[in-house]
Amino acid sequence: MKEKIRHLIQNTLHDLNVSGADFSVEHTADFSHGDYATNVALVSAKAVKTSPHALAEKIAGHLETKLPSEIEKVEVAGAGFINFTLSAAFLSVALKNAASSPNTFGNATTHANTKVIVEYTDPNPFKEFHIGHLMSNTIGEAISRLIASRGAEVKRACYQGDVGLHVAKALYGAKQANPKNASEWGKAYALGASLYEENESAKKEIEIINKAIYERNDSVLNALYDGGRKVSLEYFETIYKRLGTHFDFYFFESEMSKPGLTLVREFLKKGVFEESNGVLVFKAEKYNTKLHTRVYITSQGLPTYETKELGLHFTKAKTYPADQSIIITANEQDSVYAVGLEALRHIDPKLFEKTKHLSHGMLRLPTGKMSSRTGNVITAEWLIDEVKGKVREKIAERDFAPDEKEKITEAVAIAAIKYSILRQAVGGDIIFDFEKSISFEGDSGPYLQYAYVRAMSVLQKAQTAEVRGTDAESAAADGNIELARRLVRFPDVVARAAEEYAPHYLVTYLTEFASAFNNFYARVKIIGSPDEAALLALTRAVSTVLKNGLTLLGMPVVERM
RNA sequence: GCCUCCGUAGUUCAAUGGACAGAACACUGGACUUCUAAGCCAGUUAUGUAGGUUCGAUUCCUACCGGAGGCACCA
Repeated sequence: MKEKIRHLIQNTLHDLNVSGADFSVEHTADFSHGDYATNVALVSAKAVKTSPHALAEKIAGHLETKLPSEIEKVEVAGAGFINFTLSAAFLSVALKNAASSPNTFGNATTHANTKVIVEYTDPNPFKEFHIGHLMSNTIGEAISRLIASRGAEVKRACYQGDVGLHVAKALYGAKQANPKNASEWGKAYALGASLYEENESAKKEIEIINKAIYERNDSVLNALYDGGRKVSLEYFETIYKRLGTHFDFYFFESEMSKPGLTLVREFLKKGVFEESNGVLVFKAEKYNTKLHTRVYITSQGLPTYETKELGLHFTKAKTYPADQSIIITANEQDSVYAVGLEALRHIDPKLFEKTKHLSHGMLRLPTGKMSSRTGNVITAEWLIDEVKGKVREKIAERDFAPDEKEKITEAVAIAAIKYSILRQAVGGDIIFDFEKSISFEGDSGPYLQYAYVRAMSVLQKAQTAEVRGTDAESAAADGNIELARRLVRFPDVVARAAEEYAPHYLVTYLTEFASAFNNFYARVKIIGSPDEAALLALTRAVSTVLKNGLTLLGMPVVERM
């Protein structure tokens, strides 16, 4: 709808012979200003040498002569805004769509026939799956779903560091602690990491182990390594299942050395990389003064993270030739990616154009940075279970069967956690305070789930909840119902959230929408009302928006709670 | 030192260069006792400082103050 209005204005500008500056078409903040507003007169007035208000009147006058059926009226307001009010006919069609095509309302086909690969989470085997990974996973999953809702084919990828110094530290610790499960491996890592700092001989042995891992020439070590890797990976799968996520491709750091090294050597000859102080480097500052030099092959001849990442770009492209490759990491890696992508630009410009790095903020504890090295770490599993405990207290007196109770408890806990991550713009840090960060009231995941539960409760109680076209029409005709006007914005909001990789737009919208529904629910008795059929149609449409919205964000939906 | 990001109510977050800067938590008061009260209604409180650009700046530019991250062989 937003695009339709934009085109309408563009045509009008053309007819009036007004040069079109960059204008916006946006949802109004207040429904008394209609449904959409444009600032076109404000931005163009100067070029035409008239007052904004006069130009607005002129444009609006022209628009009125050829209004499509979706628009009820056009008005000039304020300093020169032109406001558009949607017609009951349009609202009725949209409500009918939402009520009768629950699985597709909000989707679009703007990106049909495009292939997208999204890399996120990237936990390291042998180490904990901590709340930072939880953050990356939550954001990555929401973005993946949003992109898929545009009609694109989305594949999810996870890149895991199964070699490197951190693994050597874990193995060194494991030799002493003999870990059996993922959590004990996490402790073995912490032990190895602290001995590496404190003890010279431990440090030396860890470095020997590190080399042996690359060469795989020690059968005892190999057995320990293979066992630990398997335990970690299986453990990660149990977490993905709980979070409602999955991966189509797993890439391992151990497999990226070879393709990475080949590329670096090839492009050393072509002058992209160069030798400096006994190491091979890429001097990114030669192309962009804000970037810096990074090492690709160490003095020992080992590939660094940067080299493996380069190998990863090409391995992904080979595995799944995507039109767009998105990588989601924490923002502490911003400069690494800026340099790495600059190198890619000189190696394969086409692949560079397709690749996009997005970063999210850090989850920090009120006490400072979370570190798995010192053991000052909160694991994802601990957090989920802790939150579940609180949900369990709330649900204790409810009369649900034990297994349904358990299912609801898990779903509410996951939604509460995911909401706390997705509610704010991607990129900012989250100061993680357990008591304050996870909420069940007000702006929260459970608030959204609860609104859906209420809608479902009404629909189930109603004798018939089948939606007829005439019901949607009468629901839309009730001018007092701001809820319907809010509801039809859903597709625009999803589109924007997907285009800008910004799930929080959808979160904000859903929260306001749920609030509008709760207000309606408290004010209007639906069942038994003279308008019952129309109100049920509206409620049905509301349930669609809440369900689809939650699902797009990767939050579980429950029918009762 | 250099580079990047960020400073909005007591707190945690929104706001596409636009129309009175929105929520929630907390605090105070209220309604119903009717489809689930994890709910609804009402109230108090905010753009770090100083300039600039603009018809209009929380948003763009400059400086300063404050915070976070990064800056050659960790990832």
